[in-house]
This record gives sequence, C-alpha cells and structure tokens, in this order.
Amino acid sequence: MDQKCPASELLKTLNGKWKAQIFKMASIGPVRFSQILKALPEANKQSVTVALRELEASAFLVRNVIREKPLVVEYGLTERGKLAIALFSSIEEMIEP
Amino acid sequence: MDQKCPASELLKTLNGKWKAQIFKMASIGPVRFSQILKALPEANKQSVTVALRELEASAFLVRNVIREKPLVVEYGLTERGKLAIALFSSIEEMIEP
DNA sequence: ATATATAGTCAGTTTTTTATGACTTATTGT
DNA sequence: ACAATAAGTCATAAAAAACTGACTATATAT
Repeated sequence: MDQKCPASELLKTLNGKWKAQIFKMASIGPVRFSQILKALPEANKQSVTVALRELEASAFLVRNVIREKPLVVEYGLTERGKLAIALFSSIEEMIEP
Repeated sequence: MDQKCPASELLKTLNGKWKAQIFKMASIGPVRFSQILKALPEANKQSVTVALRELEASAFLVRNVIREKPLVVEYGLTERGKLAIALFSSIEEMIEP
C-alpha cells in the first residue's frame, strides 16, 4: 500500500460510514458512546468504536474519562476537529439543490 | 446499506485511492487516461477507470472524446469539480506542519 | 510485419471496511 | 435479586474496494 498523498490520507480518516454524523453531534457538544449509538440506530458498535479511535488518533477528537466506576466517557472536538467541522460545512454547501 | 447523510456520500465519492491526485492533475488542465497512468505509476488501470467513472457520475469531471480513431479522450473539471479543488486546498491547509 | 500508443474491459483474487452477536466490569434503579 | 446502563472487546462473517494479468480495437511508426 502506497498513498503518499497527505490530502488523500486526511480525507480518508475524515471519510467513513458514521464519521460525518459523529462530527455533527460533537459540534454541538461533547458526546458519549451510548449517545452516538442511540442517535444512530443503524450504526453498529464496532464501527463506531473504530471511527472514534481513528478520529482520536488523528487528533480530531479527545477522549475524556469523566468518571471511572461507573465508566463515563466523553468525546469532544479538538481545535483541529473544529476545522473539520468547517470543512463539512463547505461540503454541505456543495450539495446540489 | 443506509447512509442518508448527504455530506457523507459526497465525501465518499471524493475519497478513494487516486482521486485527490486526479483532481490535482485536472486542476492544471484536462487530463487523459494514459497521462494519469504515467503520472501515477503505482495506480492500477481498473482503479483509475472506476475513479474516473465515479467522478464523472457525480459531475466533478466531464469526459470529452477529442478524436475517435485513434481514440483520444480528455477529462476536464466541471464547475462542481472546481469547487472540489477548493475543498482539497482547505484540506491541505489542515495538514499539520 | 512488428511494436507502440490510444482507452479501456473482463474475470478472478486479495485487502479493507462494516456488520453480527456474544461477552465483560461496574453501578444504579426496582 | 434482577434488569438496565455505561463503554467497550472479541471472533467471525459479509460486503466493498483495490489489484492482477490477460485481452480488445484502431492507428501510427519502424
């Protein structure tokens, strides 16, 4: 595998089945895992987990453990994540009427 | 399969192994199939074909037959394609230094 | 006559991405 | 005591994307 195109790689981490929706939710405020699953009933757990891990790894989201026992976790946008939101907005503007 | 997120779908058609590079080439001027293959030696024919078909289907590129016999074809950006170029530029600006 | 270039197509395999269902640890509610 | 909620993990299966190599047709160049 050989991409070597930074824009492509970035686009790839931004792309993925539920990522746009996750960004949309996170743009309002920090989101929890269960909250995402409830909001996206068609999404499956594993895919959401993977999406969150990837977005965290690329510094778009921060994982924040609110309370251990019982485990409560929140995912919030980083500054970079906010840039991604702007990107999604211009993508939405590209959608034809 | 159920996406129902227009932004996601648009992002998906923009994403794909050689699409960013194809856009970059087309931003300079109309490109030919063989030109793309030469510029991207690691790319494979089939993938490039599929990418071109998808970008054409989503109205980012126009296929233009210059001469039949011998067959010469050019792919150029549409207005929508130019919007995509702008999008790629802002993606590039997101890449960390 | 043979090779090269044009722009692909086709069948088949490999790789990557998504999805499924069961299971985990700990807490709160009834 | 029992069910539900929280945030996942794990092995596996199915679906989508990418790759491989051979092949097509027409034309120009050697």
